[in-house]
Amino acid sequence: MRRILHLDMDAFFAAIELRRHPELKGTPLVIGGRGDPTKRGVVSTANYEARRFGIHSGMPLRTAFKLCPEAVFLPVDFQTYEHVSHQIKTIVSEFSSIVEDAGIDEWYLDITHTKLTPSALAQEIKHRIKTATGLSCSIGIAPNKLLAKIASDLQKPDGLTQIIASDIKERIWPLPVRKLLGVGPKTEARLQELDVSTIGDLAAVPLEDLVTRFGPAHGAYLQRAARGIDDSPLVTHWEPKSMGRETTFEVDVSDEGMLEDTLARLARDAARRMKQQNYRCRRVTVILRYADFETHTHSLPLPAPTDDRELIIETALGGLHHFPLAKKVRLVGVRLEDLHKPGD
DNA sequence: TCTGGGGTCCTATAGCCT
DNA sequence: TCTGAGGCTATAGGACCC
Repeated sequence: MRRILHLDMDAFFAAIELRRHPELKGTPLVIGGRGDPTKRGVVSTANYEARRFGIHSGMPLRTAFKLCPEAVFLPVDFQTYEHVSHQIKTIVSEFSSIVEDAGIDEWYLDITHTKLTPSALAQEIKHRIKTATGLSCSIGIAPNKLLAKIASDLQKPDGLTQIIASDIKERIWPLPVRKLLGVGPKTEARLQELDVSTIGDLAAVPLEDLVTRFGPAHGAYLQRAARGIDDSPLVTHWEPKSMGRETTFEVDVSDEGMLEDTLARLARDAARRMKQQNYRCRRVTVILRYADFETHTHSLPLPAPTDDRELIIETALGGLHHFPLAKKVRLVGVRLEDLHKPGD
């Protein structure tokens, strides 16, 4: 039986901002966009004081402002968060050689072969992170990634929860299906139509019904997940498959020149980043989101892998002309796909 | 009236080939 | 030569994650 630890930082962005603005402790704090709640953007992280007003990640900043005008709004400072993230990764890597990054503020550790008991180990990791960074985290320990992730969410902030196979019935099945990794709002709604609202409800649905409804792969996944079965390995190394840049306009745009200029800038930026990391792409995809939120993509293959900025920009602009521009545009973006390192 | 930006993965469909 | 089944690939869209 494996033993997997999932570590999730508590209100990560907000906690880092509180470190450099300690005078804000105790006041509602919202991190998102450019930090201006009168402009377009969404909440990345809200601290627990702000969450009390109903503010949560993904919510438009303007809505958050209406819910709590006295909250402090700060822009996202990715560079700093990434730096702290690296520090924490270094610390947790001392406790296991098998570590998977699961986003900027989450990690999975395989602790099957460590000597300490799981909870002693978890306490030690929490202590080390707290001492080095001043930040707290919540940890879940279970026989697999799926359950470890659910466990880390059961008690937070600063939680520590261990789940063993025989706990599934009592502690996992009463939870809403939404707690399962891979079940978002759409799947949740479709399961509701089957009268399924808890993970236990889902575990009782015959496989055929799930396969009919969600297809063979997703259907089988849902049933296994509901039963706490997951043998997915930790992914300790991965190569990017695409790199992109996109931007939402402050005001929807109909001027074609403006779209071209913006797309050219985004393509230049994406190409620069890609080249920096020593990749070449074989496909350029242009993304357009219209004012009504309808989103379309158009992708163009390149004759050979390239990191040629001018060629990438030209290709993107060519792709832009595929789109009808009868409706105003709120977002334009570009992704460089099918990445290769030279010589592979 | 509102819905970011960075990604990954899966599925449906169309076109082509055998 | 025609027709159909089935497989493969490229593309677009959708769902999901942090």
